[in-house]
Amino acid sequence: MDMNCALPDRDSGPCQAVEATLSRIGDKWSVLVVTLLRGGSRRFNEIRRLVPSISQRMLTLTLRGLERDGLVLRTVTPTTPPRVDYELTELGHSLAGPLDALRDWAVAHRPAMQAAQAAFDGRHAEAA
Amino acid sequence: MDMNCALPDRDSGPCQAVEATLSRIGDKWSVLVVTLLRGGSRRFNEIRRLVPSISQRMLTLTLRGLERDGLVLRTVTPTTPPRVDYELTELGHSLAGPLDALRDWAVAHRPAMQAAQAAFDGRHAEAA
DNA sequence: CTGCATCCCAGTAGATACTG
DNA sequence: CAGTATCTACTGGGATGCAG
Repeated sequence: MDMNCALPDRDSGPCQAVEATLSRIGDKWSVLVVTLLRGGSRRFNEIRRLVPSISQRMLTLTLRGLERDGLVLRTVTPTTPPRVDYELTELGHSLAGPLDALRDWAVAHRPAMQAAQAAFDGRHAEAA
Repeated sequence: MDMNCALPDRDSGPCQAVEATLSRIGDKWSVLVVTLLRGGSRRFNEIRRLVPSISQRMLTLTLRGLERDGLVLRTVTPTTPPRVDYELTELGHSLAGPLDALRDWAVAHRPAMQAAQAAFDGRHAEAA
């Protein structure tokens, strides 16, 4: 999070910013949750149901992290039972562009990556 | 890497692709190395010098991963001492667009994120 | 319903030393 | 020069149980 950065063509400002951003969205769940919330406000267990493979703990941690970084707004309605809604902030919505770019690249080039992986693994299977 | 994906507005294809991509570039060093190689071919220890904080082991592992996924080409020249050059493949270069988009977003919104973090931490410091 | 606390395991980073 | 091997330490993340 606070590493040296010796890129030749760029000072450390952009580099640290990218590092910080990747350590936020580079984890296992953040992009998934953010993408989900692009569809509108959701309650806690609603998200859980939509992402069955996430554990309660990780959803809590992910939402806390996103809230801390100002990407998600958490609204508590103190009824009984309590109701907590999560929605993207404007900052959160502004991530849509870069995320779409990444998704488009990922979709377009995944076959190439998988082919490269298969070729690499085949090349190195002979050794074993 | 092979997780369930229950996004409402997208089938699992794009989602898995994004997951795969993030697990590639979401680590600590890959983006740094790729960005570095955008400036042209580099030798192993050349990269090490340019990224002083990376360990020899992690540089090896990072380059292997990128090579396996077809983003980086590894060229061995069997002289004494041996010479190994790394350069981006066409696939690697195609990452430039999304990476730039991410960097621009990161640079533009980092102040907002840092402010949000400070506010969040301040809000929760009172509790302690 | 929401979410915090605890325990526990597996994966992965780092340091160091050694090899072709 | 360009790695590999090994060992240790840290962290992410799942399971479970408890609380407001």
